[in-house]
Amino acid sequence: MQNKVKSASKATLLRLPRYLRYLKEQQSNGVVNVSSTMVAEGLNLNAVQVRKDLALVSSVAGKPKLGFVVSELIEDINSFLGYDNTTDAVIVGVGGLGSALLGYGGFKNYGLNIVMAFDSNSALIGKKINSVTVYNADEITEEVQKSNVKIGIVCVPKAAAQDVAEKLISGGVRAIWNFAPTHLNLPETVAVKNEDMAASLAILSKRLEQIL
Amino acid sequence: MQNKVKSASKATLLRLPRYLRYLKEQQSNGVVNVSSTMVAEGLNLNAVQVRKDLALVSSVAGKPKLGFVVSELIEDINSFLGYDNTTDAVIVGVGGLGSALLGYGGFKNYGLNIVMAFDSNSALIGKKINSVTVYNADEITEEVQKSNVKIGIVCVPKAAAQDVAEKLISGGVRAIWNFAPTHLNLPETVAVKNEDMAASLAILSKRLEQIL
DNA sequence: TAGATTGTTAATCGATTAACAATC
DNA sequence: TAGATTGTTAATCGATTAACAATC
Repeated sequence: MQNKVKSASKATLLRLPRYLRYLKEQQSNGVVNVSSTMVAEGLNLNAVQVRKDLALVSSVAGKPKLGFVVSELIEDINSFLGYDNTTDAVIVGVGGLGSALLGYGGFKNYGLNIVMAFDSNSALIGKKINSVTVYNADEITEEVQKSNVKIGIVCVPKAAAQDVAEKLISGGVRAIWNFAPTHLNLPETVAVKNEDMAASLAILSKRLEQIL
Repeated sequence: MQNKVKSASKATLLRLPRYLRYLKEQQSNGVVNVSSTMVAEGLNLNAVQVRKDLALVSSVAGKPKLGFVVSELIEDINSFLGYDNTTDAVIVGVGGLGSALLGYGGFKNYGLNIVMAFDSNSALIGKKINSVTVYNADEITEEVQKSNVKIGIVCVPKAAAQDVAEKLISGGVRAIWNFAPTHLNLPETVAVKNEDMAASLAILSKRLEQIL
């Protein structure tokens, strides 16, 4: 009975942000209580699945007949996902996608705070984008080390991605969010999430094929 | 035995683009044959899994002792994923993310050809971004209908996403790639792929938590 | 021929769903 | 009390992995 820290499956982790959005929507409509049935119907999921997911993250048991308190649930999911305490991150590559991510203010809501940017283009170095300063990509390792940042977002072209990731890791980064269209080969001790647009598109176009 | 059309699981569909990248890399190194063992090792997957996936898409059976012919396999995956014949798409919302996607030339490699853009910002309407003209968002339905496009990419703010998606569908779009941070409520007859950054980030930060 | 590698059948694993007793 | 809703135990489903005979 050591392991009191509940661990969510990847599938559950993918659903939690959806619950959060749904609950916030309900809250803004003045709804105070929700049942797992309601959530399941609202999101087209199975009610038992929802109940299991919520049981995992909820600090308070749901009450028969009443269900869960929306505000409590929101707080619990926020805390479970770590959205309530911000983590600093750096971004490497301030081209189209990189600057779009920098410009997107919404990451704050997910507990992500981008504190620094890097690029190899000298025209960009020293500039500020959305009040984040762009540093020279040569300085990744030392700057990351100085600021003790643990998350790196990679938005460089394919060819540079592996190198950039390694520099980030040398500086102490332990989690990499990779938007470059390539899979990175990194030590097991580093968490990597590949944002694979090709794979996404593959799924979409297969579904389209089935439909047409 | 009706169903000769092989259908890949979602998990397989996610792996296929990775095989493709790996194979192209091998090809550029002059490698002519690959075994499923090689691929599995290169991508950190199970060899049987790779063999099953490849069997699904390959037009030619692998040969014992030899394995598969790299060039054939590349062609087969390309064709299976529909990367070899381009599909037209429109993009709605040419803000940070939208214009980044427009600026990214790489979609051509995945058979996606963005032919038209829409925005509600009058300062953008009529302009060209990466040689794609921006139209008034009011004209989505009619323009989409005229051009007979089947894929719509949604890059508008959360609040506008549902409305935009419905307009696209009215115009005949059958697949929606949604980058807005909200889940869309759409008819079953439309394929939707949500690019849920919040969910991605959730997975990454949970893994980071486990590591630290 | 010998052995690497294939494709397939069976076992395992994990996640989803169904059934149901407990309870506010 | 009656019934909606909970949490849990058992059954189902699908995907991954292991075992192995077939073969170039």
